[in-house]
Amino acid sequence: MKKGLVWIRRDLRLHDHAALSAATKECDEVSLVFVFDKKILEKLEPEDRRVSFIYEALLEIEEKVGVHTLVGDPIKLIPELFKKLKIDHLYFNRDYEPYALKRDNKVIREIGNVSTYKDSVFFEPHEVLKGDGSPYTVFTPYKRRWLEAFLNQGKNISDYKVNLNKIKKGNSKLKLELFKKMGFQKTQNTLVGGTSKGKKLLSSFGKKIANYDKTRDFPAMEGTSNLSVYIRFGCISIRDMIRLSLKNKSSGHDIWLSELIWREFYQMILGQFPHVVKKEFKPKYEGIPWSGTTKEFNAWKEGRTGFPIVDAAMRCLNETGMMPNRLRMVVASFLCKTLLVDWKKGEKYFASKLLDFDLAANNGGWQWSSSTGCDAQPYFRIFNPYSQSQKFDGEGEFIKKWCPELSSLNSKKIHQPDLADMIELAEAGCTLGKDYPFPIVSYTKSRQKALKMYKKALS
DNA sequence: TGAAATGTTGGGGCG
DNA sequence: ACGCCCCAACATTTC
Repeated sequence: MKKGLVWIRRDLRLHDHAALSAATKECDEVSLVFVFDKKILEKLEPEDRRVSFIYEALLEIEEKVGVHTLVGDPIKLIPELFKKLKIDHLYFNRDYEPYALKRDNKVIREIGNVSTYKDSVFFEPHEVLKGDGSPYTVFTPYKRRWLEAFLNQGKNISDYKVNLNKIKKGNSKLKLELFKKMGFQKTQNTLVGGTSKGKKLLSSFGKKIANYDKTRDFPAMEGTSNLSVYIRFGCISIRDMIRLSLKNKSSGHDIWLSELIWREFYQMILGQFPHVVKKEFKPKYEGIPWSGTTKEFNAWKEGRTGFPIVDAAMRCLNETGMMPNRLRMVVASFLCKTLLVDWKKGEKYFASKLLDFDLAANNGGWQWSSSTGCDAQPYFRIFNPYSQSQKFDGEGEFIKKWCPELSSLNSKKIHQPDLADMIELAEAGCTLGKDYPFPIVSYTKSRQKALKMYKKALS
C-alpha cells in the first residue's frame, strides 16, 4: 500500500490541484498537511486578516477531508510527519519566491521521495523566454510570447482531477484554539476564505467580465473581480480563472486575461531576478535620496494627507485589506513621487495590509510605480492625484464612501477641498484642518522636486 | 496603464 | 471681403 502526503501551501482547495491529483492517482491513501510557518507568523500583527482567511479555507477543506494543521517550522515538521505517518512519497506544488524555494529545497533534500508540480501559474518563470533563451524584462513582448505559447498548445487547459475518496478523513480538529496557540485573533473579513466563496465570486464576476475593460478603473463601479485573494491562496485555480477568460469573446475578457499574464510576468521576474526583493530592478536607481519624512509617511498610511482620493483609498485598504488596482497605482505614485518616500516602505506597508499580498505582484507593482522596475515607466511619468480623481471618481462616490466628512462637497471641489471657499466649506459642514486635513504638501512643488531628485540621482 | 508645456490649426468676432 | 486677434481644440514635445 502506497501512502502519500500532500503539503498544501498557497493552494487551499480540493479541486483542479496538480499535486493532489497526482497523489490520489499514484497512492492508495493520501494525507494532507498545512503548516502555519512560525517564521512568517512572527512578522505579522496578531490580528492579521490573512491568518483568518487561511483558517476559513482550511475549515472548508476539513468539511470534506482531514488536514493536519501544524504550527512551527515546516523544515522540521514536514519530515517529522512524513516519518510519523509512515509516508512513502511527498507531493506539493511549486512556489517561486526565494524564501519558499530555499525552504522547499531543504525539505526535498531531507526527505528524498518528493514530487513537485506546476500549479499556481500557467507558465513557469523558465517557460516563456526570448528567442536566445534569456528572460523578458518588458511586459508587452512577454505577453505576446505567452499568448503565442498558449495558443500553440491549443488553448488546452488541463483540469487536475482529484479523487477525494483516496484522501484520509479527519475528525474536524480545527478549532479556534488554533488562534490562541499561534497568538493570533480571529478577524471578520469582508472577503471570507474558501473555495465556495471564491467560486461564487468567480461566477458573479462572469456576469460582468465583458465590461471589465470599461469599468475596472472606476472604483465606484466595482468592475474588478475581487478574486485576487482567492487566487493568492489558491482557493480557486489559475486554470479556473483562465477558463473564465476564454468562455466568451470580448475586450473585457481579453483585458482580464492580460491581467492574469501580468501576474505571471511578475512571477517570472521574481523567479529570474530575485534581487528585486531587496533592491531596485535597475541598479542605477539604487541611490535615490528619498526626502519624505516619517510624518508624511504616517499620514499616507493613515489616510490623512489632505488628498481625498489618496486618503479614501488608504482608508479602504486599512479597513478591508483590499484596494482597486487603479488606486494602488495612484497611492503608490503619490508616495514615491509626491511625498518622495522610498517605495520600499510603501511596498512593506502594502505587504502588511493587503489580503491578497503576493510578493511578486506587489514588488513588481511598486517597482513600476517608482520607475525603478523592469518595463519601467520613465521617472517623469507622475500621476496627478487630482486629475486621476476627476478621471476615475468624477462624482466622488468612492471618496464619499471613505471620507464621509467630505460628502457634502460638490463634485468639483471634492477632489481638492482646499479650493473650496469658506462659504462652500461651511455649507458642507467641513472645516479644513479640523474635519479634514489641509494637503500636507503642494502637488505642483512636489512634482518639481521629484523631477529634480530623479534627474540628479540618475546623472 | 501621465501630465505639463509648447506648438499648430482653424473658426468666429471684429474693425 | 479681408486681415488680425483670440482662444479652444487638438497635436507634439518635453519632463
